[in-house]
Amino acid sequence: MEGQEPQAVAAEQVQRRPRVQKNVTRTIASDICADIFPVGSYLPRENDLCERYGVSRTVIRESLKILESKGMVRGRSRVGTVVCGKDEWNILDAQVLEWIGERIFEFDLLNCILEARRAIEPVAAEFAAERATVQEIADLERAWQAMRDGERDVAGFTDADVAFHTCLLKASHNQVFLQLVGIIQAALKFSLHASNEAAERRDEAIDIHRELVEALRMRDKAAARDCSTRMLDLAARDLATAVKQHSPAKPVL
Amino acid sequence: MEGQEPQAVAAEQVQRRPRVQKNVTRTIASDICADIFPVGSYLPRENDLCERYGVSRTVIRESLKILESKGMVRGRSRVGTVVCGKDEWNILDAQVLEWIGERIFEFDLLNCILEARRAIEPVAAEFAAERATVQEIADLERAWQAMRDGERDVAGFTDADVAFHTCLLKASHNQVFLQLVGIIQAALKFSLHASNEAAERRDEAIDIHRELVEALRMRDKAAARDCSTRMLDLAARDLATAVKQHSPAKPVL
DNA sequence: ATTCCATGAAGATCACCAAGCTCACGACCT
DNA sequence: AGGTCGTGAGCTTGGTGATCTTCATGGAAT
Repeated sequence: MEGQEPQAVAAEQVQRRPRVQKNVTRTIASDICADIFPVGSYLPRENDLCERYGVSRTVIRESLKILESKGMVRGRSRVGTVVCGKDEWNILDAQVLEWIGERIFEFDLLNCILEARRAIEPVAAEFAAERATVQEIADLERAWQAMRDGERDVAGFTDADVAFHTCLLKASHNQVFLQLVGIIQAALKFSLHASNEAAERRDEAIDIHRELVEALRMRDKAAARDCSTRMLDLAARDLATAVKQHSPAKPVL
Repeated sequence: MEGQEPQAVAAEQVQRRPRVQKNVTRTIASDICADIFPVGSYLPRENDLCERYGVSRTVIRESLKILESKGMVRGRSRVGTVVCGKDEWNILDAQVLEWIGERIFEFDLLNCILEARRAIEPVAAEFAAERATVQEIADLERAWQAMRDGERDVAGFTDADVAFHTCLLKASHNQVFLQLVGIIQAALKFSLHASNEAAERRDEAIDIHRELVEALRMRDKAAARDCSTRMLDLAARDLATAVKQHSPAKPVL
């Protein structure tokens, strides 16, 4: 069925907006992540990049500026643009994480993220227990319901889980914690979908999430912290299976 | 037709060198932080910004792209560029923190940073106790020596303190923790210089830092965590005095 | 070995076209 | 008659391409 809307333009449903800029930036970033432009090497001249991606030099330059602002490349005046080491990248930036995508497994990042979550989320849960508004607790409840209802849909479950943890960080009323939602999203996205077969774990996770909501309602800091910790124990198990599945051949440093 | 005479517009002192781009970006960012372009408002058209800052539209556009990539503004196609809410800014980005500068006191950020540091740094210290290389411990020792020797110079002391904590996060061998060096730098920069009068506190801080180095040498996780916690207690006191000094009139949200 | 210069690539500007969001104006329907 | 809705003009950003300027760099000349 070809949707023929009378007034609108016809046969143009793919790219309503010519998002050339975003596309080019993402493409270059992906190419860098894919080691097409290896760390430490200079990438082609701007004019060559124009041809390679079929866009004007302005677009290329703006893309490079964006990548540079995220620490992925460093423009050296009249010399070229060099790819920075991965330890210089702003890996807390949501866009960077998006560009890395599945290659996050090659970054040894998920373990670091889990460690960071263990340090942060229990504390955030404590803060949430004493600071969350009733509205925020209601939002958490809704996110939990979405997790429970979307139990069979992996993507929906992950989204709901991300929403839950985002709400939790919001409820901690700490701007720094809130900024870390990006890495948590990445961690959940790439840890969860591997453990979709273990349904009983999901049930367990759902129970713990509900317990956390209850703890926040009771303003019970200790219980909230405990729930968060147990949540992360589950996440650790999921991560272990995900890593095992995703890297059949372990590349050595 | 406007001849690019050397004097040009005197609105700003940015008008020379190939550093035009960085200067313009920083200037716009500062103007946003200074509420010259309030949150939620549209900033002037790109052509007007060209005149205001005395540069071409290309430079303006690249600057806006950078600011957009850091969540400070959002470009709406063919409509304008709107300033995002401060909670959307990538406040973990070192550049953003630099642009905010002293106005960090108006962001209610320092308290959040301290809370985050309390969650993270003790854990990072534990990791460092079991993961730090001898080289990294030596770097920490040198940073500590710089703190001790630069005792009288406030700027030097702060720099050394920042270097110390940076080394500590590096020694934790956790990429996520390492990314947080930016906020710690900001916190130290704007908390310490206010308490320079309290010399005895600095002595105390220097002692604790040395103790931490010793704990790492002994691979004593508990001691390392304890040192880090006490360090943050001192930081909390410094922050309290800094805030008191720096905000005579408390601005409400 | 030092100095100088040709080279080439990024930095920056300008002029222009494309496309779509706004808004006001006018026609049409109730 | 009045309100709603289509429509088009105009404005603003998105994108292109040509052009000029500025210097890092490396090789040639001294």
